[in-house]
Amino acid sequence: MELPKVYNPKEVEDAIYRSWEESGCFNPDNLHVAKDAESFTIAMPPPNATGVLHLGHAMTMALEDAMIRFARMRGLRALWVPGTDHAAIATQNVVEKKLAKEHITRHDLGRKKFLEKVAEHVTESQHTIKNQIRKMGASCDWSRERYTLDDGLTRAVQEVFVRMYHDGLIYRGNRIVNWCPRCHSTLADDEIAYEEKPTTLFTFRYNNDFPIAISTTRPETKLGDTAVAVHPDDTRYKKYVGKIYAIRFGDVVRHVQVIADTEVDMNFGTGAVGVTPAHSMTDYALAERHGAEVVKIIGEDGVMLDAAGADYKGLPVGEARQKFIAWLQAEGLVEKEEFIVHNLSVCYRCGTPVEPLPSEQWFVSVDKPFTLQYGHIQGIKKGSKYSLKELALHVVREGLIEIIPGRFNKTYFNWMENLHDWCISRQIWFGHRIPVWHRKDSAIYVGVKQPEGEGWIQDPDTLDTWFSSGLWTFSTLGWPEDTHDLKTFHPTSVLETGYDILFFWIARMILMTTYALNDIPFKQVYLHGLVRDKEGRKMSKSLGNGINPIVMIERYGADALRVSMMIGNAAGNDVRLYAEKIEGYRNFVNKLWNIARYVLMSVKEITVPEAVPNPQTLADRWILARLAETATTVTKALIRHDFSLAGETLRACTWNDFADWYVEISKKEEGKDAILLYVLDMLLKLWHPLMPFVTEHLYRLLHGEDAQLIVAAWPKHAGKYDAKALAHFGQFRDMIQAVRTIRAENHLAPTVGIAVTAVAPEAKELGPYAHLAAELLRATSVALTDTMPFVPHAAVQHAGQVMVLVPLEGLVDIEREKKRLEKECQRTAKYVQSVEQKLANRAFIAHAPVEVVVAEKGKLTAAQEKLDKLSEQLAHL
RNA sequence: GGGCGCGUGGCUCAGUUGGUUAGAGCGUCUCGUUUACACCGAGAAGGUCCCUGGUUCGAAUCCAGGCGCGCCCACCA
Repeated sequence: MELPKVYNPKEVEDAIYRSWEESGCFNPDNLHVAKDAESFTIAMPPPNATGVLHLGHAMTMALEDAMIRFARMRGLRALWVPGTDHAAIATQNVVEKKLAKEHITRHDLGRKKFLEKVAEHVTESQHTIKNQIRKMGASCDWSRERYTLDDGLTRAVQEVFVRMYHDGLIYRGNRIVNWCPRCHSTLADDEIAYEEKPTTLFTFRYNNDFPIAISTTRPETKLGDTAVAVHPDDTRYKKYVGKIYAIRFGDVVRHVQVIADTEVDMNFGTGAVGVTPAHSMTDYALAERHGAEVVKIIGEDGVMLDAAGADYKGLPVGEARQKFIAWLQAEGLVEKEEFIVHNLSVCYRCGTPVEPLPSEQWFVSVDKPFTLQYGHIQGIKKGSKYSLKELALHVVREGLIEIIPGRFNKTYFNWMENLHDWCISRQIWFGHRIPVWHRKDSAIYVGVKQPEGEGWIQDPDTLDTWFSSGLWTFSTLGWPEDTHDLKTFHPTSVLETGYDILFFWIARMILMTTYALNDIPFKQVYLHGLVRDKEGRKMSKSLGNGINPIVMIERYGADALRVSMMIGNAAGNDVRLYAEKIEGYRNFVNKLWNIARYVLMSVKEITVPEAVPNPQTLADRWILARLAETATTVTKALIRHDFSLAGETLRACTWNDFADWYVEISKKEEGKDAILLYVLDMLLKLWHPLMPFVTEHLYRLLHGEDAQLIVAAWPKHAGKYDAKALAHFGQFRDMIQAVRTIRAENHLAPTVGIAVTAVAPEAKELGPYAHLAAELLRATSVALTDTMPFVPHAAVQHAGQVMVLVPLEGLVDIEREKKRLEKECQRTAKYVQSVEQKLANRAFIAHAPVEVVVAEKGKLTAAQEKLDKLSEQLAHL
């Protein structure tokens, strides 16, 4: 068979993916699985419909595809549901930006037209991300692909909303919310990001009669102050507590009362807080406790309202601030101006400073108990009452959901325990419209369909995007219908994603699923880390250090990219990725290619044995034993989602054992066709979940065009475990390596003939392979013995339990060799001594387990023997 | 302020419940054109496992404290 020297992934990957997709094997309904086969389900974290594949996605795809392929090969009913997320605010922003270039705002178009534009944009770009997912080799079931905004999912969203409303879990409230003046919408608590910004802290009095000075970084909000809070124990201000002062700001008069609250820090600033109930979360809480008035002075577009007074109304907050400061200064009210670094809250989507303000919004209550209709959660009875928070804590605390790595449990509990009611209404147009209708008489109707009768107007707001993605594991399977898929594939097996969306998404899914189904959404959560650059920095557009996965696939192939993200790091840890790393795995892929190339070219007939072939020689028994060991380790590792260990184990077996030793020996020993083919075939299977493309390609070269590795059975009994073969071959290998060391250290060209004497415990077993050793070493002779011989003027080298002697009279520097040997003797003697000491320690003998003591004794004997041999040889030199 | 993680050869990282003379890949050095592969082969060098103390027969591994780095949450008016 003629094959190119270098594997070119670009030439084969797309065709292979197409063949998989066309075969229908991504759909579990088409798999030949046992009737009672367990299901293995993953709901793919839906990328933004308008996004492009970045390394975070690539990581997700690599890991989840490995899980799914492994499950599929093991005969499970493997389903991976793909889809995309409408990503409400993010997508609306993109389209608005696009329109802005044509100087159009969404208001110019109107809601309907604008949404059509968004839909167009989504349809166009969905294509991109879906094809990029294919490039990664993701074997997800495209026939079940969903979009958070499609009809089925919209139905699920409405259903959950309506049920929650009737259970009293969704309510409308006028509360202070995080408002993004640019997005023109509320934001959930966790949609706020913080940025360190230098700013000026002003200390001033409202007027010259007011006895207390206050500090602020946002002077303009002080126009809305209705109280000043001090600590109850603060002797400076005690006398003022309870008093009310009338403060005049231009044409408005504010009544400011002095209140005492333990939340106030006496040591910060003046120890007094100007309370702005309408525009600060903490102030709002203070005002609520003490009954202070809430005066909203900043509007939704970041402009001062009438309540701010004639001097300020209509001004953007920035200008109002300048004007107010100027006024304070003119009045001589400013006592201090200092520069401080301040944590500014900004919108996580657009970076605009967040403006807290009071607003009428929809909330999900996380603390209100509701009655469970089903009893699917272990330990929770049907008909009992629990709050969302209690359920979400229960399922993780009781281990019904296992989070990997476990340390994230704590993070989860900490967040969940402190969770406040969730503001779910958004004032943007793109998203799921809230299923609520209002009438002029302020009647409210909550339902999936518009109510009968005149005058009903649907609530203009849409839902937080996480409301719909919170339903993802079951809405994609057909809920609220009681579908076959839902029964077969839910709860899902593993939810795999980056730890950065533990709160955003995972916690929401747990909340929503325990509510809607009274069940868990998934049994395990596997969290991967962030992908960083070579220096450990986050990849970002501004730093320009981002790596485009598609470019990497073009350059090195999808297999190399996948493996470079999975090997060499543990779950939950950030991973550094850079071209050289991927290149290293590209080299490995090429190595595998060339191993196969050699096997295919050298074998008489390409027929892969179905059963383990009969071994003829020590090398045969050894490689089959190594294969058996490897298969066991890899299987166990993959069950634990330890892809790193699986990959490293396979790499060692493939490269260091199979290629470096067995394939080399096959050039010297006859009759290895069956085993070469067998081992190669098994390795392809074991590698397949991690490197699907090259393995599938090679598998077809072995088994014919129509073969499909993707649905091949996972190796259960690969090779025969044979401890003796492993031990004997180990000595054989040590012997060879020891001689090679002598050759290299003495700069002996391969053409220089040498006579080798090897002392090995298993010399008898190795005897028949002396000839093979001689060939591998290009030695004139190899003599094996288990007793110390006398070899004059020999270089000595030890490896494991084997000692090798090569007489090099005239070739080797005897004095140098002597010194080296002396050093080696000393080192060994020191070691012998340390083990002796350990064994002489009564406490050690008494406390250590028997196996450990036995092992130590074994080490001592071996080291002593080595020392004896070395000293003897040294004497002969 | 609360929580989490990390600190192992030049670099990137493994190291399961404490017991190996501490591992891998890359890089470095030496040698190599033996008909799979130079995206290769053979060999070598290179480590006070951050520091201090403790528990233990025994600690890279467990505990306490310290130093350095990173992340998350809350947030100062």
